[in-house]
Amino acid sequence: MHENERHRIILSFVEEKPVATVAELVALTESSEATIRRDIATLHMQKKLRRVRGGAESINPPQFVGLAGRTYSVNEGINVSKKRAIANAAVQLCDDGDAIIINGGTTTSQMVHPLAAKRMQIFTNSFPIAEHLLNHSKNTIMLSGGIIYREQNIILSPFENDVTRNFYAKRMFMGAQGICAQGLMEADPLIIQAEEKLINQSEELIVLADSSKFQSRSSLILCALERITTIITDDSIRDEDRTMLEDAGVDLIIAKETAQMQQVAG
Amino acid sequence: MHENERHRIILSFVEEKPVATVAELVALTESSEATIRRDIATLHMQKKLRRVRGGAESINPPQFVGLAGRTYSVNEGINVSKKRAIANAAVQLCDDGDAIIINGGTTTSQMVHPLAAKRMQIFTNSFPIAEHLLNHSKNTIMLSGGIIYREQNIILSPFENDVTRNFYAKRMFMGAQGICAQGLMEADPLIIQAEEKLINQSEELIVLADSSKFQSRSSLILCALERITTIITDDSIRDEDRTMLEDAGVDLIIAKETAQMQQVAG
DNA sequence: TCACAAACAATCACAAATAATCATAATTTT
DNA sequence: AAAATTATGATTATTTGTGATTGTTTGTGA
Repeated sequence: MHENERHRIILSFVEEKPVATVAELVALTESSEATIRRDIATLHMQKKLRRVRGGAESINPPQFVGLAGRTYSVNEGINVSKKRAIANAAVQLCDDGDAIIINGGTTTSQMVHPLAAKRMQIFTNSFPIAEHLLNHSKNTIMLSGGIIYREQNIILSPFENDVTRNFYAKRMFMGAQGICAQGLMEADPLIIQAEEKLINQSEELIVLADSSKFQSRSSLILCALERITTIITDDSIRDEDRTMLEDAGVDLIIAKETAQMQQVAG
Repeated sequence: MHENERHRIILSFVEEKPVATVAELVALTESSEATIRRDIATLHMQKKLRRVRGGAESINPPQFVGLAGRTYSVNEGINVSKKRAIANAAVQLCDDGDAIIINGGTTTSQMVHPLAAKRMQIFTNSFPIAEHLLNHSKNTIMLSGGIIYREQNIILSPFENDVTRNFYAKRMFMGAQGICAQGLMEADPLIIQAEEKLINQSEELIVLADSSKFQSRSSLILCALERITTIITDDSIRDEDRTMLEDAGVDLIIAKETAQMQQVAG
């Protein structure tokens, strides 16, 4: 792996986490501690990040951390800028007055920024998404009830009585752990449970997934490809995956990163 | 946990509390007393907070700031020190492991500070209370589902399907607009609707009401005095009101303001 | 005023993080 | 292709942060 590539990865990781440890970055880049320390020192000189004991932190406070300084534990460490581009493309499908469902996740969370300017009805099971939209937008927010799981930052109800049933939207937006011919995959049964409830409450299912998700495979199948209306991904998607989606009748949207976004990513 | 992360947590905690104790910060960050003291000393040097005996306080007097940095438009500023004393007395009725229900309101909101050190199961329909406890405590948080009403900061569901039904607690804590012989009064039908749902889900009903509430009369009766188990109020309560409660078989707790509290309020 | 408990300071030992050094692998230059 | 330069990884001291222990101060109530 090249220096620039490492730097890019480090920066995008640091941007997502309030504080990234050296050990995490070693695991992520598969290089040695010494190298990571040198990288951090370099980037610190360039003022791209701030060096702190144990690792590094973003120079600007993170735009959207789940819980006031606490981190999403599920963090693939892959390009925020791609996720932002995908989230932007997703929001472009929405108009004022629409009712939508947003499932909690690191990619869908990025939708909060473009959504700030909208006036919609938004149903979500993500506490941080609700928190952000409540504070920074004028959208009507509806929340599913239940226990707040701190790990995933989602609200989960094991009960039958659930307002989820009382909400139906034309579109639902969700992320995914992996996508393959078998369908949409997730790693966590809790997330499966939360997502399954929501899937039945919408007509169209829009999946937000950066291209790396097509290489990722998990153990639990959430739903078949045929159930998906549209997948929004980035331009690194392979032709074979493209064909797979075509065969399943899934629409594909390729989100382009803007210059501004690339700049953010480094 | 890293130094910066601790500092952030400490600062955000101190911002919202009149005075944060060392013990609270130890529980919150899961570090030792020595470390917290060192952190407080450091932050004091940096003039990020003021060190006081027993802990730390915000450098700017924390004027009636509501939860999550937003100020409550109504009522929040009235009788805060009394409300704090009452809320403290309420939390003293709770032990780790208890399950309780907290109804949204300006007085009950003050319970979040003493609750930070607890480890309980807390069900609430108040978004700000959930937000605060999620960010600043290790309690298990359960939330009712529905539409978030920005004015009152509560989550309201007009639907029958509601996880509220799946939660039952020994004690429920709520505020009130007014108290008179007719019973507990509220001014807003929305609040009535939210509170009625919760009242049925608990054995004991504890009402937090500063003494001014006995002079206040509203138009909507929420429930009869007889339904109330305990009222916590301040020492300015009039004898006639005291008699009224006795006749209805309501227990009375008089919360005393500590010297520290009066100092902060004055 | 005294006794007592809570809060604090000081010290030490240990573990984690970093710096320094050198050998080796990768790249560029000549 | 050989030499020079640079980047990387491993090893080793060194520093720093943390928690536990002990003793000291401060506040409080009898």
